[in-house]
Amino acid sequence: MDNKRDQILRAAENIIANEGLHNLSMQKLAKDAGVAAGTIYRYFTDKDELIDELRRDVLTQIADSILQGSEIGSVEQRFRCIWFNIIRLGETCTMERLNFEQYTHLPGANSEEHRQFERATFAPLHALFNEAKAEGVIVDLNDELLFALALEPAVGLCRRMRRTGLNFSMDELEVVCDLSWHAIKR
Amino acid sequence: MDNKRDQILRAAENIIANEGLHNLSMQKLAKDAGVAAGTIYRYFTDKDELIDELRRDVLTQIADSILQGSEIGSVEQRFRCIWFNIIRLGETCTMERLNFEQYTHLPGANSEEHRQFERATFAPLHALFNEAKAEGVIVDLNDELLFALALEPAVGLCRRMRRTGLNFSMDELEVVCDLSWHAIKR
DNA sequence: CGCTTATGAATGAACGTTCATTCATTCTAG
DNA sequence: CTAGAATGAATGAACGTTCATTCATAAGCG
Repeated sequence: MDNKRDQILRAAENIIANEGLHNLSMQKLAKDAGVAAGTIYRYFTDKDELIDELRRDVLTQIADSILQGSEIGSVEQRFRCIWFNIIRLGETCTMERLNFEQYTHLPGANSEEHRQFERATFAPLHALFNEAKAEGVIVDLNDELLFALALEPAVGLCRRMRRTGLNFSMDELEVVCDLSWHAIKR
Repeated sequence: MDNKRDQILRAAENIIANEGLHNLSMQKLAKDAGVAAGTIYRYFTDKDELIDELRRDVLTQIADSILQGSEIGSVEQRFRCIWFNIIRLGETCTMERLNFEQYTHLPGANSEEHRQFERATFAPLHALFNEAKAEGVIVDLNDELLFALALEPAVGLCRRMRRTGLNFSMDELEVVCDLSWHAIKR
């Protein structure tokens, strides 16, 4: 019965998304997950480890969603796919799932160990940037700067959509995606 | 003695910046601020209101820092000033002050009431965008999209500098600022 | 097959601690 | 002397965690 563990993780994700980390108590979590308080400790050694596992779990979900479908086409097509995947994270934001910014504020998300896990999870993105640089399609800057220039706008809009609940029109988004791409295009 | 109130806010900011919101207890806060636990309740009705006040206080600090010196020069010069002010927030990030991303995750930061306060606080930035659009210097998009395209890269780099502790060279930053500006330049 | 025994997942009451908040008391400035 | 500011011990609720107990299922055996 490994789905107990998953029930617990999903319930924890839900509570943090809706009420914040400071409202995640083990008894509430147990109640929401439909298990007894003690059961949680069969699957996680303590609250810290549970949050640790949740962090990894959520990052994997987010990365899958962002990289989905970005394996085919020209580098520009693949870039646009990722750009709109990020936007989609803001549009389809439910109250049941943690989003990227909430995730980055889980304790431990800034540890060297976790950043390494992050780098590995987003390896396909780095591969795309390297390919594009090798082809001479985009400017030769390091990946952090490229991400900041071209994808951070999408992240920012995603964040704003979630915060304000306001959506942007497809036309507007197309324009911004275009300008984002041209910002790093050689 | 209104500096008692400020002592308390500064100590709260410090604790949240260093140990996170979930480690902010009223007794620890009292000890760190150098007052008795009961004294806090002379200045704030309860913990929620204290965090409310802290949120406003920190936003004002951040806005002052970001807008500092951006009143003079051409729209491009003023834009560059703001862009590097944001970067400076990442570089001079101390452990004693809350940064922008930590601030956005204080409970209540997404309330309609607070977003209105935010808009008012950043009014000079909206004025700058409007002036630039009126002059025809930048593309005619709404402020959210302009911010996402041109300033979100700076915010992203600021965030990364704080998370990883890594700084970028002035040359690199100049290049990225330039490309950010050109992304919205007509 | 039926009966007994062993297993370990699941439980939730109970534990000691820490929490936010209160208030009778003490201090202090005018 | 007095009024308001400051105190910090006291309070009960809520916290993370533990553990004796329960119970459905599996294993062992004649």
